[in-house]
Order: sequence, then C-alpha cells, then structure tokens
Amino acid sequence: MRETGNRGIETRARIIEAAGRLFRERGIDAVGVDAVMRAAGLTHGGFYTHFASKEALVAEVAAQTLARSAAKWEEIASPAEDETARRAALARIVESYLHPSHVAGAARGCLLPALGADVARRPAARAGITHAMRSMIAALARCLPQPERERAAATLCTLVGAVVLARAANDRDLADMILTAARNAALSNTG
Amino acid sequence: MRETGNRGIETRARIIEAAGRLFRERGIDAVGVDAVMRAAGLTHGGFYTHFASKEALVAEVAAQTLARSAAKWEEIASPAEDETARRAALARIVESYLHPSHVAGAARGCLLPALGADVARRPAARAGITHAMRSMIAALARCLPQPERERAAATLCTLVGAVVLARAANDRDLADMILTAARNAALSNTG
DNA sequence: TGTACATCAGTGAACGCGCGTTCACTGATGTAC
DNA sequence: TGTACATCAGTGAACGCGCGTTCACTGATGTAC
Repeated sequence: MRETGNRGIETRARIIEAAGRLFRERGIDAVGVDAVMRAAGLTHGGFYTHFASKEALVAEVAAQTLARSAAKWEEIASPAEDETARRAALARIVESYLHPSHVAGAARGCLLPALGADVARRPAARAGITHAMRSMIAALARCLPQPERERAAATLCTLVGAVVLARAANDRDLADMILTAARNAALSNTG
Repeated sequence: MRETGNRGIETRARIIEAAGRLFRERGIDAVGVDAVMRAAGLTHGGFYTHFASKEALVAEVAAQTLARSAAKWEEIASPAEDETARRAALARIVESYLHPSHVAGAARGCLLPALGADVARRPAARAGITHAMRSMIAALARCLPQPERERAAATLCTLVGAVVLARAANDRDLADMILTAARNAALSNTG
C-alpha cells in the first residue's frame, strides 16, 4: 500500500484552512481559487486534484469550520455538571463570542456571523451548516439551568446577531454597547 | 429652469430599488452592474451617469434601504403612548421581522441579515448603516416598558441573528424553532 | 541492491467568460430669439 | 409660431482584467522483480 495519501490529505486540509481564513475575512466571492492556493503555498492549477469545484470547497469549509466551533462549545459545556459549572461554561462561551477580539478577528472567528447569509444562498453548503448549528444549540442548552433547546437557540441568535451588528457599526462606542447588551441578555439566561 | 432633472432622479431611484432587491436576494458580488441596469429597464452603459462606481451604489443602497426600515419602525413605535400600545407595537415589529415570509423574502426584507456581514467589509457603506442602526434601536427602545437602549440593542441582535440562522438552516422545523425561540425571547422584554 | 516502471500531487500556460468601467454617439427635451 | 441650438439621460461597442476551470507536463515517491 502507498502512503502518499497522507501528503494529499495534509495538503487538502491546508487548502481548507487557508480558504476558511480568507473567506471569513474578505467574503467568499472576493477570494479566488488562485488566492486560496497561494495562501496554502501552492499554485492554482493543483486545486482540482483536491476539489471538484470552488463550490465544493465552500461547502467543505463551511461544514468543517462550524463543526470545529461546535466541538469547542461541546468541550466547554460537557464537563459542567453542577449549576456553578454550568454558569461558568455559559459565561465562557458568551464572553469569548462577544469579545471585541472576535469582532475584529473574523478570519479566526465563528463562520455564522461572517458568512452565514452568504452560505445560506449556496445549496451545497447548507446541510453541513444545519448539522453544526444543531450541535451548537445542544451545547448551549447544556449550559442552561434546564436544558431548553429554545432558550439556547434564542441565545445563539443573540450572539450571532451581535457580532454581525458590531462589525457593521462604524462607531466603537455603538459596537461596544451592542456587545454589552447582548452579553447581559445572554447571561440573564443563567437562571 | 430645466425640469429634466426629474427624469434623472426617478431613474436613479429605480436603479437603487432594483439593486436593493437583487443584492439582498443574491448577494452583492453575485450581481453585476449589467444585471442591475437591466432590472431597472436600462442598458449598463448609463450606470455611470448616476453613480461614480458600483461601490458608491452599494453605499447608497445600504443607507437608503436601512433608512426605510428604520422609518417603518419609527412609524410603528411613535404613536405608542400607553403600555398596551407599546406592547402591541413591539409585537408588530417582532412578529413581522420573524415571520417566515421575511425569512423567505430576503429581496424585500431587512438589509441587516441579508447583507450585514457583506456590507461591514465595505468602508463606504458603514456610515449609512451605522446611522440607520441607531434609529432602529431608538425605535425599538420606545416600545419597551422603560426605554432602555441596551435592551433594545439586544433585541435587535436577536432579531437579526434569528433571520440569519433561519435562512441558513436546511430544515424547516429547525428554522421554525429558531424563529419561535427568538420571538419568545424578544417579546419577554414586554415587561 | 539495482533497474525499470507506475502513480499521482503539484506546475504553469491557456481557455472562454463576465466583470467594472469608458466613451463616442443618439435623440428626446428643453431654451433663445 | 417657428427655427436653430444646447443639454444631457441613455445607448451599445469596446477595453483590460481576473475569474473558474482544463490540460499536457514534471518529478518525487512508491512498487516489481
């Protein structure tokens, strides 16, 4: 058996990672295959060894990036068994999500506020996103006093909306006010 | 004095309206100047009689579209003087925003969930958006028991996030759950 | 161990296409006298 | 009222450019015997 496969798999992962960064930072349509491949240290021609099309790359980037976010939340939420731990877990998730560094660092942040609307228009990407969203809601629910899926979903809405709006605001004070407001709303679910 | 000016102003408005529809529906980069002008019943060459660049059109579309949303909210919120009227006003805003027809009809809906992230990356458009966001928050605040700007901002976050997520979800039930959850969270501010 | 061959990730030139923008023009609508 | 002229919104061909995709190729890495 060949082991060359590893090289391919690692390169593929590098392309996905580079695309994830660039897409979130500049938007999907603003980043060409050429830019992605250069960021991954390759030439553009090799792209189609790994993906059938740019659309396929987008779908995979969306699914993997969000799955990673979901996994991080699960990791924070899972060990929380008593109420104190649950509160702390919720606070960790909410505060890192609404931190100004998340607003400023879209390239490394959650995909939903950066590309959610964009990706909703691309049929191929929606299945992966939907699956990850369910996981994120489930993880959040585990941090609430009674694990209510609805309340968790509303919290996710508040978090995602806050980052979208804080990024859109031209004014630092308004952005900070929005983040603080969302933080208070999300943490008032602590019970 | 010439009155030809009117023709120019009307055409300009028609271009902005067509662009607003197409941008919200398909995304800004997915819609060319050519498509906008054709939707306005014109040929692409005439575009630069009205706008210095596509970027300038985007800025104007963002500002005008959101200003119109803000004005609609003001109109609903302003006459509400007693508590019953305030509750009704909040309910009207929240329920129409989170209605499935808003999720399905991005082309005629609020610009924030459709293009918020996109427009945040375009310096020229951010000033107009920021101004309109302040108005929307102020209108919402007038519907709350005590006019708290922060609570209004959190409500706006929840609304915008909910529409982004409901559009991204591939699954009707999940989308409906998200909308219901956001609705309950937003209306619990009624006091 | 050494030689011949197979595989396939990655290269780089080339493709057709649609984009944003420019520009010489047309023709309807107005003004001057 | 009628004629000559000015204005300018809108036309449509043309531009350079970067996009997504294709393809003949190279060369490193493996296998066969």
